Amino acid sequence: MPRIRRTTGPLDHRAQAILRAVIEEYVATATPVSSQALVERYRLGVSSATVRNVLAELEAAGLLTHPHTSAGRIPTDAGYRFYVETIVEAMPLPPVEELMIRHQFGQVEYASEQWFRLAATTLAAMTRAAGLATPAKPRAAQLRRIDIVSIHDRLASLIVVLREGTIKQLLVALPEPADQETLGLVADLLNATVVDLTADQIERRLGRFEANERVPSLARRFAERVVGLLREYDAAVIEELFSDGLLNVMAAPEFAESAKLRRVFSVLENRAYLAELLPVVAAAGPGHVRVFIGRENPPAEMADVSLVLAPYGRPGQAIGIVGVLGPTRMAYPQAIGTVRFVSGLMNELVDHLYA
Amino acid sequence: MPRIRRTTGPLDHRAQAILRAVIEEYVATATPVSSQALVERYRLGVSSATVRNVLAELEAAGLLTHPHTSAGRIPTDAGYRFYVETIVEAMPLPPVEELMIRHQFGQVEYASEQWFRLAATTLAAMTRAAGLATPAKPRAAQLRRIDIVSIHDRLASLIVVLREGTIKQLLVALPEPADQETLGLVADLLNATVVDLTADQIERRLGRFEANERVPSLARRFAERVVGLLREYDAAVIEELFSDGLLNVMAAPEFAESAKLRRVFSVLENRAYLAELLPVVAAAGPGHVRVFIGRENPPAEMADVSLVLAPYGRPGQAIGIVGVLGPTRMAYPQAIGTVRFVSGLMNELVDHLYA
DNA sequence: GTTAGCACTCTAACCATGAGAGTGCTAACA
DNA sequence: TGTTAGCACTCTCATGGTTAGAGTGCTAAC
Repeated sequence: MPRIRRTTGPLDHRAQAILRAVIEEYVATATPVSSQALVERYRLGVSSATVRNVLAELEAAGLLTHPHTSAGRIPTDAGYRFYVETIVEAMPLPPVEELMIRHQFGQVEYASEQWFRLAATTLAAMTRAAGLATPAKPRAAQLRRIDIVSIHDRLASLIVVLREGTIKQLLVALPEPADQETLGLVADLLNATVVDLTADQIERRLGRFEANERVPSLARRFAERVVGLLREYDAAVIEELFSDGLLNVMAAPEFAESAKLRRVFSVLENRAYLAELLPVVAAAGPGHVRVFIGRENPPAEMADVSLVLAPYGRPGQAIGIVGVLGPTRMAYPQAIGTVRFVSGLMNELVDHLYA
Repeated sequence: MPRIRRTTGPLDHRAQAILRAVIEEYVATATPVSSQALVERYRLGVSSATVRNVLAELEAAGLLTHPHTSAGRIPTDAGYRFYVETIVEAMPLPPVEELMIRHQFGQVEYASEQWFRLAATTLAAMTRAAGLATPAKPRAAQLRRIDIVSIHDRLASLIVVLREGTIKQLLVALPEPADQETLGLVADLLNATVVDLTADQIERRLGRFEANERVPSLARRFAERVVGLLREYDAAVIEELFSDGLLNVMAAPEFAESAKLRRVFSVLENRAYLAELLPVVAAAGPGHVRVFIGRENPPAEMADVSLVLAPYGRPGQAIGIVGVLGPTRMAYPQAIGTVRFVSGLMNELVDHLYA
């Protein structure tokens, strides 16, 4: 009688090979994997009966399950976890692909918003899952420059440029008519006073403004708007989330009933969970890919999906996230390799900005 | 034997009342409507047998169908069309709702991008379908002002403000190091030369630049980028599409199998169809709501959904679209009323910009 | 420790059945 | 001539029984 050799501790080489085979077969076919199928398609060198014994061990160890008696095995979340951590390495992108992606990033002509879109699109295309990307957001926004453009005599556009080149814009109604020249003077005054400061620092200067009667009220009005803008920017953990390839996820057979799909989308729509994950992922440091598998994600809505995420940017200064979202039945080595490459690429771009 | 009274021409009052009842019942319940259910829930003043005769007529006229013999009736696309055009009026929003929405728009402090988001969100919330909004885009962008901000000595952020306050940004690598002061001079030079022009007009001036040796090469470089930006902006029919409430659509029972859902999303993702629709909707003029029902939409992917769209903006100057996308089984009077109101609101906002 | 063989279990597909829903038609009625 | 009660008819849907097949777990032999 075959004995369960261990329930904890490392599995022997053969058990790992079989677990790997089950997972890769299941990822490819989306149907439970039988012992028969394994001996047919993988060079395991043993009979299906032996494979069955090993499968029983893996199941006892919690790495596989059964939908029912006469079905093959499917991996559990723990199975995928073991697979990702112990069995396989990230699979680097083929050099041709890397070159192609670099080329595409070169094409977008430094329009920074486009980078995030392209990152999401690239991740989606390479992994056949959904690609995600957030801009690298500094902890506390630093003002680089403001500009005020007259729209008409009662309305002006306030443009705020942050240190890394991010732009925020606001329309400001003018209490009394003012032409472009006046507005230009206000902008010059503010640029001379508040540039390179954070919201808090600007507010402190504003105190001095109050005392100084020579500063026109218009400047004060604009300065207040600038502070408001910066504060709002600072408050959002994830300022924006670019995603692409949600259609890929919709195509997965595990999401044939749209109810499951809806739950996943609802998590993405409110973003709270991603915001929660950001510090966790950021803590790992640039280039380090984190994988969150199925029920490892606390929100029940994410029970059927996995996230493969990596931070990019400058620790302490500005951090963003790129990654993919797909069914737990995901080609992890490829996903991890792709996310690693793209996060590296985004790192280079950020370095370029801060150089 | 009940005779089919007519296959074309207006239906009599009773037939219209019954068609209306069928549609409203079906919109509410999403299940085929039986003659029994109609006499129970609507004061038709006739028996179910009479209703059945009328239902048969309506079916012969192509306004209703049968999924199968022993099922109730469901409206056809033509049925909805007749309902929308002849039977019902748009249902205006309750004044309380209007007030609430106006209040929300007041809250967003004139950050124009937020308006489109809010428009989409409002439409989604009021109609329980997906809300759509595109910015009002002028036919040919007119430059209002440019600004150049140094990021570091080899990199600058080029900011282009268009006539209506729209902002475009691009990072420009500098051939040789330049400080903010130099960049400011370049910006001043360009602002003095090319402001209030379109891409074509700027290009003509550029010709003169070439001849004039005193214009520094840096200015020429930036001017070229500005032209490129404007051209790109002009080329896109729909520059951006804001949507919200896609989850509402996913929740509809007709999209229980995610395959249908996927087809719809794929149309939204590539936007080609919406771009095609834009001139059609715009032709109707501001305030005029257009309805596209199911298979009236040429793309096969849209067979199960309807679009309720209205243009806003200034004809000839800048046109955008707002609207909703939902299952053909949609509460059209409410949707049309809501879209009409929101497009009116967006009109006011645009007027404010161009005042 | 491995494997052939086999009994066992469970699913999925198929079919037949019956209840119920809703129609279309007929014939009677106002 | 339009309306309605009544009823036969049709089709779906749920139920249950049967069967083939897939895949396992176990046993006994190697």
